[in-house]
Amino acid sequence: MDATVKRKLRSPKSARPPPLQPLEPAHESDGAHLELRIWLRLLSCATRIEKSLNARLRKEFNTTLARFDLLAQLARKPEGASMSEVSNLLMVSNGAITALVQKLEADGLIHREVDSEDRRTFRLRLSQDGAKEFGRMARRHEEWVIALIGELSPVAQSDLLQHLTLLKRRLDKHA
Amino acid sequence: MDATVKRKLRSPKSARPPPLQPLEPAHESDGAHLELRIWLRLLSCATRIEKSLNARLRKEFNTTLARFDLLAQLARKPEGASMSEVSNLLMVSNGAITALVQKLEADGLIHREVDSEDRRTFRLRLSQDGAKEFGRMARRHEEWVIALIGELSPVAQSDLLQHLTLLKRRLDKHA
DNA sequence: CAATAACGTTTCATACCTAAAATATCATGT
DNA sequence: ACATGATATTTTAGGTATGAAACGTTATTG
Repeated sequence: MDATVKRKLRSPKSARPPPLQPLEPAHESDGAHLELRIWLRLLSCATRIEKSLNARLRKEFNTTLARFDLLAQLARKPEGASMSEVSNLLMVSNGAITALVQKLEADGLIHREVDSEDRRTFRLRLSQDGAKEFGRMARRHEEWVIALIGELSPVAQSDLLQHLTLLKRRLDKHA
Repeated sequence: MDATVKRKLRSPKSARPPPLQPLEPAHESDGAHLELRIWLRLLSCATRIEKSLNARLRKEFNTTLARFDLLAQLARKPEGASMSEVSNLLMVSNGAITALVQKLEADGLIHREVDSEDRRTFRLRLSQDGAKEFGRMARRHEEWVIALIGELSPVAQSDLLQHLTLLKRRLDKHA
């Protein structure tokens, strides 16, 4: 936003192609279509949060969100996962996983062993160190997220979650 | 989704550090804190939309969201903007703008002229070609966004916008 | 059982991001 | 004038994303 994002603001919109300045200036809150305004807000919220989390992960743990996310996926899969599984879970391309995994393995946070059944695939698992380190990071990460979003009232939170869940379902169908 | 998502799914969480497996597996919808679940949904929605828009921009216009966003900011500033202004608007670092601007200038979509008042700064403006090209992209971009988000009912949309706006305000205060 | 299709992973070229250091210009106070 | 500091941009080094091509490993099937 990528997310991050970190990362961006999105665009306004034009209704027709008029004279000199072919596009209406369109401030974030004016006549633009509702959908566009939702998208802009959604993206800027996600970007801000992502940047904030990324910066703190770097400061406190000298790591990144990408690495944290990969560890998080392995943490909930004691049986391990293949590169492709992980790349699907993280919604990034297979190629992106390779370098990430190489470094995490070099840092001793994960193990990578050839699958006994299918020699094309690797099984990735958290190492003991990896599990410990992830535990520390996860606790702080949760505190940060709660601090960022927790300012919304519980009612606003559950409304927001509902709407985002609905949106996600529609997006899934689309794809 | 940055986020590009691009980009990503975020993490679960543990409540305390128990025996063997120090972390609860935590599926996306179970006992995790509301804030965490909101963040995960928010990020995955933003990532999906961002990837979708990026892919279509590449296919139809052979460009990217980053370039489109930069053009969009210039489109609403006929008086032009400095590199720093643009980097603030897009919420990316100054360094990221340099290469982007160089390519857009090489492609003839924007002009870059030294400011007459302050020779440290450049004024960036859309060229005629740039304005035309941006107009075409913007129209398609809007259609795509409407298609992606428009499946929500108008009521759900305006609720969602309200909540995101509230969240954004809180995030602004935080920073 | 060999050709071929499908799958899992890596490699490559390209793009974008950041933070920090380097450079260049302006603005001030003495 | 001049050192000092603030501002604007570029450069550098490092991390991560993509899509496409290449490869090795299975699976299928005529």
